[in-house]
Amino acid sequence: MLNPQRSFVRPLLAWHEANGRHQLPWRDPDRSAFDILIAEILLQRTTASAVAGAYLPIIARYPSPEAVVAAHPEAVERRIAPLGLAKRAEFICRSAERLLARHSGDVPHRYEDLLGLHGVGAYTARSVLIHAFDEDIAAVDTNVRRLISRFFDVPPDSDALADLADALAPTQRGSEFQHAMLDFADDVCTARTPQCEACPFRERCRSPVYED
DNA sequence: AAGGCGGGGCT
DNA sequence: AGCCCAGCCTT
Repeated sequence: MLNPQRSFVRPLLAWHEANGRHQLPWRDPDRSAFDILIAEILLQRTTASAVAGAYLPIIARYPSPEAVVAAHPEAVERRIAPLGLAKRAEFICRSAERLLARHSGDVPHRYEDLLGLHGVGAYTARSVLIHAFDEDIAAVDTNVRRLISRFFDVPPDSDALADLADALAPTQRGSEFQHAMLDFADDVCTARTPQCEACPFRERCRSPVYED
């Protein structure tokens, strides 16, 4: 295979600089780790545009685990409900309690500790490590799975896909790379009608999906 | 391994 | 009408 840094990572980062969704509120570099954790939970199976419309009031109300624990659980649920999957309100409440009980109110840096939070699985834990703590790894969600599966022609359900994604994450630019994959998969390498004609990597993609 | 959760946008 | 969305928990 051609050097994937040159054929995939670098062009993707360049595409992202010009076309990325840089304005999404949870990408503000001043966000706290807790704000990022909340965003990642809200983004589970939920479109970025939907979360973007609800995010700022939520973190203004619940900027810390203390604020979450002090709130009425029903009030948290009312704010989450418009996004669907309202059980996530309980996840957030339970996670906030655990942060206070076991982590001094801080978002932990250890992967295993993050997984111990209710509502935090492999994807969300990795996202926090990437965006809050600058780890140069990847988080495989439905978008990243589709993009890598298509470009490198590997089965979508293969275990090797996550390892491949990790290996692609560029030094010092893991967060940017993750955002680049998500934005590109949302805009060009889409699930239903991928914009292969407009894809800058069309000639290098191992499985182009053309419309007729 | 499979089922359920969920409102909203897009085709 | 059906498919999809920055997944995870429960059974």
